[in-house]
Amino acid sequence: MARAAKNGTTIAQVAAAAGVSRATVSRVMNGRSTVAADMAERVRAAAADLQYHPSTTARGLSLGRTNTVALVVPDLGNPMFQQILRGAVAAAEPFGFRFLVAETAEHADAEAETALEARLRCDALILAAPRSSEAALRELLPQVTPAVLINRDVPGLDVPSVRVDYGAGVHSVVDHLVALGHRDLAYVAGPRASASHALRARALEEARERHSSLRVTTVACGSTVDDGYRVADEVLATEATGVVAFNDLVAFGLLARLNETGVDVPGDISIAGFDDIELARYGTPSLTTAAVPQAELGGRAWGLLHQLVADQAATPGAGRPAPAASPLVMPGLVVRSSTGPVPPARRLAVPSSDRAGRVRTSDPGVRARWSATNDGWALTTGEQPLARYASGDAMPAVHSPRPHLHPLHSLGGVAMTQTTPIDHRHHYGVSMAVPDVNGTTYWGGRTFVRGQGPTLLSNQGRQHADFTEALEGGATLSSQVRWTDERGHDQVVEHRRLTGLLLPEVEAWSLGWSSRLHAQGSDVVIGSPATNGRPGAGYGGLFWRLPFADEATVLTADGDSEAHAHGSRSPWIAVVRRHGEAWTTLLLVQPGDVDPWFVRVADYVGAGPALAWDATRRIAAGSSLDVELVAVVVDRRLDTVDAADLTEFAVARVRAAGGTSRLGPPQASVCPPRV
Amino acid sequence: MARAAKNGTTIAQVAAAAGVSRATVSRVMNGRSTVAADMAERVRAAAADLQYHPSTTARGLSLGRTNTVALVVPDLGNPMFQQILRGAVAAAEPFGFRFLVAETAEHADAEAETALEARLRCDALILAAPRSSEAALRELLPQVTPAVLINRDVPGLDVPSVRVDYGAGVHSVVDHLVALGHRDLAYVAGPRASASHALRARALEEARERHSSLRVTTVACGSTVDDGYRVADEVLATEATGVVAFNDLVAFGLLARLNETGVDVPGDISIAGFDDIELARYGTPSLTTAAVPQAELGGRAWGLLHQLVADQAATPGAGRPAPAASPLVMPGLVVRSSTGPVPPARRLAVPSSDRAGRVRTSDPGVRARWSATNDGWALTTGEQPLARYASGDAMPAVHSPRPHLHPLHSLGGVAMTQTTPIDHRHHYGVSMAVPDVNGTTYWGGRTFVRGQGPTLLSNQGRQHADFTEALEGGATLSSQVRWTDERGHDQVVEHRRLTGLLLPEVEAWSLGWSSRLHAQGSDVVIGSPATNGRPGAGYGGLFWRLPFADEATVLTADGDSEAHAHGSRSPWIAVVRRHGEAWTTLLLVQPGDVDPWFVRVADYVGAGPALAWDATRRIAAGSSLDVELVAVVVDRRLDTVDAADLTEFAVARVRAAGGTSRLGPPQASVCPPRV
DNA sequence: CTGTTAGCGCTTTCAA
DNA sequence: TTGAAAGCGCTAACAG
Repeated sequence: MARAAKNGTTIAQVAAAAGVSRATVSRVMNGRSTVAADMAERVRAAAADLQYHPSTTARGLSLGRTNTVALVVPDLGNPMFQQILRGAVAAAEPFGFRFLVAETAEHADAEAETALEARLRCDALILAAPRSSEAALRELLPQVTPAVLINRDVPGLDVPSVRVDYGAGVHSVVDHLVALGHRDLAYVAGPRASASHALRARALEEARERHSSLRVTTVACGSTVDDGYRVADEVLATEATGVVAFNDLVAFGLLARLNETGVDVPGDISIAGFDDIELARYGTPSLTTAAVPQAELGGRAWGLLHQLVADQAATPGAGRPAPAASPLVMPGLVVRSSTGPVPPARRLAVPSSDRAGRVRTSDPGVRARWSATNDGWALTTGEQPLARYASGDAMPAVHSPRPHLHPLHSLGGVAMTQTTPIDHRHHYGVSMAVPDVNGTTYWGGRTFVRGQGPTLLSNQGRQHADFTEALEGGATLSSQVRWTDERGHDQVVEHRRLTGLLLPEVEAWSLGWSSRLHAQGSDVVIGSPATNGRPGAGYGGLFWRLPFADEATVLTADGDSEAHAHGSRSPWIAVVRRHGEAWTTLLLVQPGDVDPWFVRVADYVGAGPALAWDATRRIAAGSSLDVELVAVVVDRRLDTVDAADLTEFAVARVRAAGGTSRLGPPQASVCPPRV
Repeated sequence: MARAAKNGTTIAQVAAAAGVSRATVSRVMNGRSTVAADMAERVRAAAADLQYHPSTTARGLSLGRTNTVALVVPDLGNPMFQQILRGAVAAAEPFGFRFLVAETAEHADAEAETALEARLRCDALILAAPRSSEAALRELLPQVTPAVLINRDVPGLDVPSVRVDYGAGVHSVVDHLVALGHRDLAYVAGPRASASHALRARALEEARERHSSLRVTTVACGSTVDDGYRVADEVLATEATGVVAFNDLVAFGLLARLNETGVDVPGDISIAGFDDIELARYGTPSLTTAAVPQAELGGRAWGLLHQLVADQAATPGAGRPAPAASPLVMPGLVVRSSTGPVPPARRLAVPSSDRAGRVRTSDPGVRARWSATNDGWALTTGEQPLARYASGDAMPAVHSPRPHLHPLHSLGGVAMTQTTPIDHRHHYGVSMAVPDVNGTTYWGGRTFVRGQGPTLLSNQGRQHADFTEALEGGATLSSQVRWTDERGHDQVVEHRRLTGLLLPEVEAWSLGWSSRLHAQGSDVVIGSPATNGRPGAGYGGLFWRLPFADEATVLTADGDSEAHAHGSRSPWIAVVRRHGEAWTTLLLVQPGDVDPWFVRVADYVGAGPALAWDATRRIAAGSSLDVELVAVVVDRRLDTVDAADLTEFAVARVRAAGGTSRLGPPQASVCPPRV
């Protein structure tokens, strides 16, 4: 006779205590309604009293089912399977089913054995066996029914399966990359034996056939972060501009290495992953990926299994239940920041027809005008957007939130501004950025402070666009901007006017920016890193950040080159840029007193007049400082003579249009307040 | 009677088929040796024939144990618990035990119920219940023995537990940060109710008491990546320079946000996590963390449980087994790249006694000499290291691997070089870095190529230090450096001499660098971004990258400031830097023909003579080009006059010491080859 | 060494 | 509506 002195209370004890039969106790415990109320109550009391808990094992034996299902996965360390487990556990929970987990881990050959063993303890099995051979599965599966496969399909056997359409995922990723101009791709491959790797590889083969110009190089890799990290150099060596990684882990490994080595993703190379693991959103940069709803996969597997178990219970012994329909799960492409346009150097020539449809500035009656949009103001001419004026409220505090113009385009549609670029994340299109106003920075990022060096964190101010309105039929945007320091105290109130003007005579458009900075309660002293100990770093004031181009030069009245321009007091500077065959020029003019220009074209492209080039600038309490700039954007290459000519013309036109007129004729920088 | 027509073969069938009793079959199946060999064989055959698999349920019922243990965790999505599961599953596998998982998920209140239910299906329970109240646990635990707790301790009950010494972990992290100079810390807190959060909070309290000058601000957060991402701005607002994150996930969220906003980790702020999840190594930057061996935690829990189960089986019904010893698990600090010295701006004054113990250069007989080390060559004087010369073989290909000097220190111990800084990862101390040699780059990173713009990937060359030897008793290091292009073809063979020399008279030391670049098979044309369309970007040649300082200026014979120095042909330039109260100067001299200086102190600090400032430079096949530089490192502030004086003195001394003598007196840059 | 048999604790049929 | 009892499939004590 069996001994097993389990410690639990048995049904017999409860029956005895309640003075009823074991069957009655059983009925009560299972909620059968056929028991007299008082008796049921007695039973329940006894059970509670004795802390009776029915033995699941005995029930299982008697019932022939355990309400447990097994999940067999190759590797519990893989987030993919973790998610599947999570999804399955959550889905099964409401039905009172528990999960038994088994890992085949290293023993790929023992996969079948493990599955079999696990299945024996349970009512059913969910099996993820990416590396088992089809033959092995074909032998195993009949022994473990009911079972559901994950990401495998064994033709002929009607074992339901939950499968991801990796092919479709690959196609969506490839199409995305192709749309961004990529023609040279690398596939960073999963484990050789992996079935889902095979699916991806095949899809890439198809994609290559669909896109005639596509080149795809395969780099053998694996499925872990480590693998991705290790093959990064090899991936770079393929000279691909776009990478399809086997999964997000591999993509993360790649990213880690590329970040370490300073490769710009996606500037130099675009990376896309697979799966959309939780951390994908939080990569640096955030990862574009074909999202596989992994937890849902687990949930679906449970769903199929549950149906199977139910069917079987309903028609015991009867022929096989109708195989559950198992539609493929479609991965959804999630575009984040790790993919971007193919680098200019690798871009193919764009047919000139793409440049069609632009507004002819010579059309009579066409004007540029400001209008409100959901998220700011837009300067448009006809249908064509020229610039957007954003409040900057959404900027992170460390970037010194401020209103700015971005994007801003030439009439030919070329981007003339850049925002939060990798090299200086706190550059935002065109803005009034000043690194030191009584110790507060309106520049963002680290600032050079005397006696402290480059400093972050402490002193970011904020410019609030208190109210903004379009004047003169939209020709001018008037904005009151309040500058508050890190404690929220007002420092400066600025009256700003932005005038957009078409210059059909010269096939250009022009922006007038005029600001009056009014010192509130107390004196305002404007400084710069240069005035704080780092000569040459005299930046601060109106600052215009441009995107990189194939080539960039700067012209001034004093001479050409960055070295000449930087610090010069030329009335104008021209940043001339080439993009493939096309050219644009940004002409910046200081119509009034000329402050030294801060100019960079070597490390990045940006320029603006410096308020505190080598000395601080004081605005006495109650008085104000005027800043004026006229910019002209032209879709051609200007030379020194052109630029000088255009300068005069543009200033006159902008002034006539009211762009700088409010401030009257050129005057001393510091002037008495006017209400 | 029960019906349950289970589909499996029963022991009775096997017994019948084999013509033996059920007991015999049982014996055979359980490997009892007391069965006659032939009979056993018959049984096995019958079993195999009938595909007989013993019912685990029935065995379980009979044996009173199921060889299954339950693991109850709050959240299967948490990598921590995933690892614990993994560890436990792996540890239990050899014993034939399987794991049943249950998640308490949202229902924190149903934690007890879930645990109880799960326990009923198993022999034992591992419980992770970080948020259950102690009272609840006290009531639950006696009902679920044998059980093991994870990261909880219920005094009075002798339930074994596996616990991490989070306190010790916090202390090691804090000590690490304090050693780096941090005094302002932020603790990014875990979930309020979490027990392990409480432990960390208490330890931080203690740490604050241990370190009198320490300030710790707590930022309420949570335990997920999302939580970390969300509180990043708040963390910055605390102005802490060091952050202790509740766990690695939170740290990752922080990192993601800080990277997005361009905050330099660890330059601006140091971040440390907890746990050492797999991805910690692969963060950007890689994460410093108090490593908790999570999988091992699971393994240990299994170990304790196993012991308990065994004990119980051994002495059934006997009094409680001796509670298993459960030593705390110590987290090990893993220092990676997310923590670093406190930013200079926030550094406290260093007592001047720290500067003691330096070599007195006026000591007679003290010389600087080169000697081989495990990983290159070192220039030392007495005990003091002055510079290391590394082969660069380990550099990533995209950085154009090349030999370089780093670190290099002043006699006062101030760092004068920087390697792979965030802004330009391909800067490596002092090296011969040339962005365009017949189209190949020896500069690293993206390069500006005519007609292509800034380009990565395609054309990285490599400089091999073929052989290196110390000459003249160690005064000079002679190195033959072979430049090979991206296809591995030789382009240039360089003979390089590095001479280290103490200048006791002026309390300085000096480095002579002389290179003869010999064009191999064909003409060699050296270009730069400037000659490729980006005027001003004339860099390339000997390049010296310095770390940032509190203040930096550059002096030349032509005038002071970056604008004057950049492009100047002054025979010397001096980079003068302040660090707190101390100053250093790096004086660079071109003793021969003077090439224009490429100088940056505003965006970063770096300088060197430019080989192709505004025109390409050709070395005819078979001829060579000489490059010479003398550097003087002084621990004080030099002015223009000092610098000019020192220039002559140092050049004479270095020349006398053989540093540039091999090349003879100043000569034309391009000269006939000498063998 | 082998067979017989009494349970393990529960459910469900069947008879009352 | 309730109780008695026959299993569910296996193990182990015990007899032979």
